[in-house]
Amino acid sequence: MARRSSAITIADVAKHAGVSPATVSRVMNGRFLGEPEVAERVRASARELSYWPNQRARSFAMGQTNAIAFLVPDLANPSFQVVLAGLSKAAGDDGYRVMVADSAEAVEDEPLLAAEIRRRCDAVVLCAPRMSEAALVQATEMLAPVVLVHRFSPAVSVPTLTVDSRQGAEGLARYLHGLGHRRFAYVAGPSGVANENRLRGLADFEAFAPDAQIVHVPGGAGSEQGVAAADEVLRSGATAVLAFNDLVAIGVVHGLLEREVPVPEQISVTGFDDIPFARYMAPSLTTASVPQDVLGELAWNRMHALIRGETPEHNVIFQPRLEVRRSTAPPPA
Amino acid sequence: MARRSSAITIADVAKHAGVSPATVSRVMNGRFLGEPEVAERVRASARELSYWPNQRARSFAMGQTNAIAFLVPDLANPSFQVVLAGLSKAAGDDGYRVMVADSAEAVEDEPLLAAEIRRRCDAVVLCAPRMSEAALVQATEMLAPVVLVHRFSPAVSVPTLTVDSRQGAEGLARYLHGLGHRRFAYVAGPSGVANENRLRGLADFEAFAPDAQIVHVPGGAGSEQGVAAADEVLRSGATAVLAFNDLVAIGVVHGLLEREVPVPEQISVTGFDDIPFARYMAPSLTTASVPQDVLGELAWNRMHALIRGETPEHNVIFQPRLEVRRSTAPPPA
DNA sequence: TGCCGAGGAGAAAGCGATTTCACCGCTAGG
DNA sequence: CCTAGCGGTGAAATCGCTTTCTCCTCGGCA
Repeated sequence: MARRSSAITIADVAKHAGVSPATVSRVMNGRFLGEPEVAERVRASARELSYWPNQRARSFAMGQTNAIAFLVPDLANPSFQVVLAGLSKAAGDDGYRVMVADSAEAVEDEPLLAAEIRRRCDAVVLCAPRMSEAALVQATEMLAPVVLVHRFSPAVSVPTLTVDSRQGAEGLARYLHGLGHRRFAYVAGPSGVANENRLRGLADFEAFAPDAQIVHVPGGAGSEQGVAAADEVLRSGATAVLAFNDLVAIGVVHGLLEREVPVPEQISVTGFDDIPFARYMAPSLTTASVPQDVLGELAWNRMHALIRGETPEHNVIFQPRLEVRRSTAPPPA
Repeated sequence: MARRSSAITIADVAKHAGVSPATVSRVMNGRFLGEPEVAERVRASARELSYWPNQRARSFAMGQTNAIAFLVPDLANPSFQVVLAGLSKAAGDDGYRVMVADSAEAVEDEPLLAAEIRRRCDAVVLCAPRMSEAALVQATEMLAPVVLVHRFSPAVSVPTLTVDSRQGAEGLARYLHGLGHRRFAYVAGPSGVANENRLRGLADFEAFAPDAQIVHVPGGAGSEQGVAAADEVLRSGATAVLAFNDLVAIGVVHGLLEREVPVPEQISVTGFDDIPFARYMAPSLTTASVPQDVLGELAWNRMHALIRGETPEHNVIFQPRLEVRRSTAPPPA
């Protein structure tokens, strides 16, 4: 029977070059140690027949795909996108590709989704800031090798890249306090470790500055929620707003300006993350800067070590850098 | 000899359930037509042994991976990210995953990169706005099935999703002309079809409005270049700026505001794309709105049809919608 | 009762690489 | 001169699943 597919196989090349498939395989993978002349003949045949090894067959035979998965709650979120860009670039330099999966914020589906995509790849970079501890423990076991991004848990022992949101939030608050602000509004994010850590940072700050008051305003993770929070921010009487992240901050600023409340003259606003737009909006946004692309890159470093069977370096906790821009100023007299 | 890998295979399940591997395969894939009781027994065994089919083996046996590639010049560009999000979501709903590759604007590497990633996937969505015609023709032949995004070429006959930049640019210019502007600056993008089409649109506009003058200012694709163009924009004496895209527009606005030139009172600025931030910046950006997520979704529709061997619907050319916001106003008196 | 057709299930042949192991010829050492 | 060792090469097993093809059984009809 004729071959099902019409593609050139290693056997065709072997026949054409007058060698065995084993030799072709060795030449194609740079593991050939014999006569250079033989290798050249094989390469010539491959070129002539435009032979490209079938990746599916290779993956099968070698038991690995040279691809990793990247699972995020929301691919539309710029900070995850930057992580993805860094990850993809770093992995690409080592011949690995990144397959993406977006859980669309459906936290309960994440373990299944992760398991599914893991079966197609050699490993997974898990960005699951809101997954429950229990699910996380189970997931990291099933999914190994795993690298965790934007999520830390003492219960798991996989490489972890996180941001010290606690310190970041505290730093932002202290900075505002230093400008003279005493009444703050915190526009919260969705429940999860990120939000909790910011709250811890604010608690640290309150301990440090007993004269400060922080009003908590419900928010979310996107700019729409920031806009929606503007009214309550105004009602709070705060002179400084700490937003969950840059997206929310952008929404808050937008909402305030729409209501003709000047920023920062009347109310100062800070974000978190330092997404690319933060510096370009008007007023440019004071924020806690996190190098998300580096985070993606380091995630790959850790992953690559794991895949090679090495023990990767320690977890890293990024210290956000206070990036002072124009959205903050002393409170109105 | 003991099995190399310790994972449960279809044979284990077959033995456990007292049936043949063929039956297990049929049950797992919903192609089993025999006794429901047998199917249930197989499912029970699979559950008990926590059996998951080896995807590499499946891909190999079936000759397909259920994954598609998405090649972009720059994963950090928000408009591509939105396309990716839409594509990934739509494909995911049909059980397909998206593998990303970023050419990092290295146009000459794109054909090779595309070929490499194509071998790992069943198809590729190619976003190559700057690839040469010749390379494009060759690439689309080698890569089939292919869907082209943000790139049209009469020389290829693959499904294509594009934006009518020409009409979009003309619409923006006419709108500004209607506001009373007569002297325009166009901050150009990187050479490529996108830029060329905007130029055509501006030429259409000039034919329509002979009293208008357009000064061309070199730019780029990112906000930095927009900022950098601000001085030359000022020097041009233009009262209205058409920027290559939103990113550039954001940079231009930022640059102008930094130089204390009020937007839109002194100079109006427009973008192109309507990225999520356009509505939140201050002033909010007047732009030609393109539903990039829908574009990604439709790209998947076309691709899915292609994969199933159907003939997909016609190419679509999105007509950008003029989105009037606050960055534009009549010229100063 | 006998035969035929249909349908359920298994045996086995791929899929296309990698990789182990065996073989062969040559060289060097006893 | 014989043999042990080694480098170069090929034969063949292997990876785990899908799918075809065959076989067997059972029911219906003459």
